[in-house]
Amino acid sequence: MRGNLFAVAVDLVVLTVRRDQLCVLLVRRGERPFESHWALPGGFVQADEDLGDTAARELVAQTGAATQGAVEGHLEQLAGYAAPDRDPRGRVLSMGYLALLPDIPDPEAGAAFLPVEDVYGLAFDHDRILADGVERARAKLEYTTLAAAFCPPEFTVTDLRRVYEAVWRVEIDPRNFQRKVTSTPGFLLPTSTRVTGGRGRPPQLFRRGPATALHPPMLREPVPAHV
Amino acid sequence: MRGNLFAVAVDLVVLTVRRDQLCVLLVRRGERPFESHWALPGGFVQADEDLGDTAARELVAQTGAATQGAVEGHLEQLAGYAAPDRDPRGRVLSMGYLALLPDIPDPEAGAAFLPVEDVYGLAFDHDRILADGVERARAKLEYTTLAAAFCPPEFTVTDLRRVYEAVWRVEIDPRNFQRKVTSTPGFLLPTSTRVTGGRGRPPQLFRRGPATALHPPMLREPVPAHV
DNA sequence: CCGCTTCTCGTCGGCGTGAGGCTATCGGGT
DNA sequence: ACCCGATAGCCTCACGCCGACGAGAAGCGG
Repeated sequence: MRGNLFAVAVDLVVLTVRRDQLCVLLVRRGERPFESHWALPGGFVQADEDLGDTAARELVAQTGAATQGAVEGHLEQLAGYAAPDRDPRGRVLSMGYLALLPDIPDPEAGAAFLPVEDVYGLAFDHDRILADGVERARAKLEYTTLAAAFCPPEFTVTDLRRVYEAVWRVEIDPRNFQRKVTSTPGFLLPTSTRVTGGRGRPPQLFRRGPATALHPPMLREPVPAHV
Repeated sequence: MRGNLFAVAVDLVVLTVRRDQLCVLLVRRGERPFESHWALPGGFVQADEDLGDTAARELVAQTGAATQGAVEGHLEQLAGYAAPDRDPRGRVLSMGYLALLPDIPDPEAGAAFLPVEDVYGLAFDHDRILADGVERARAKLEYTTLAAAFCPPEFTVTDLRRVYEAVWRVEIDPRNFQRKVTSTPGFLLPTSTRVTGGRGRPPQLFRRGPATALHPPMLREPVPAHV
């Protein structure tokens, strides 16, 4: 068995929507290289771990998302990165993973959710991994029901619309959006409760339905690409 | 830098359309493990190679596709596979790559293009990698112009339609298909030549245009899923 | 009670697509 | 020479989805 040996790591692109902005979880590095730079959370694959195991373990460790996030959230493999010079310590292959979570409080010190538009100069090639993750998330909202992964267990149509508007950075007509999502079978399950206390007519509360695909897809115009 | 060390390999899902069937390039293993089993072509990542370099090198080595294939074809990363027991020799992470090529002659002895429906029992976890590659290819035909990667440099609308029909295993109305693809700007560039010798009216020849995305997408009904 | 806000339903027109008719132009059989 | 089948390509029609927009429903605050 020829070929060089690699250390294999998993780096997470953990996205959420906070205050109508798409945010990514970053950690401040405490060691070299790139000491005190922002980086994606991640870690090395341990013995007897598959890649998804490592990703799930790191996700729980970094967010405490075992209770809330893992149920409503989403975790999928993104891509592999293995440029020979991507890590000055030696050959490291990193598998990017994409996680979508509802808005949760900032985790431990040294980690924070920051708006993706403000993020530059991450450690290693994490700018690239982040860009790939954001693009994947934007694309998946088109033809899947994954936008609900950004929402808490019960949410309104407006909550869901704000997710689309934050991720795509566009404005969507509330009336057409409502017709679209409520007429897709299995996307939204109505609950018997309504929200009170806000301004305007109290909205209906929904839960995620069993549908995963969106037929026909929700089309977006070419986005003002940036980040 | 903790964590185990991995050998990193690249395995190729090389697809083509031959005689109206979606076919995959397989090689017969000459060594253990899985000696004399069919497997996806692949090899280990060498020093100073990035993953895409390895994939391109292996693709040329296995198909001689430097001339024809690399120009018209397509090569993209698929996913990473690293189950702890996927290779009995030790920990091996394999990056799957998907290649789409026009129909080319069978390469060296011990390698052949076989219809994907007939393929079972590949070495390692290559059945899974193949299934992922086929599903990716099917999905990408919906919203990209990649179907043309299966065609020679000049092709007819019917050639292109037969690609869709072979990959999706459906029948498509020739007249609506023609309207769709010829009305998409930048998909097909007409040439001044026509084909003679066949039955019926001589068709127009086209080349690939600069467009890569298909807006709106070419929708397919839920496929009779099966490899 | 009135105005404002937000949610929800309805209407209208444009566009893309499925279904299908029709013509153009070849090869081959009689 | 003529007809016929086959393929390519154009056109029409109906239906459904979607964008633009009007209007009612149902809460809150003055």
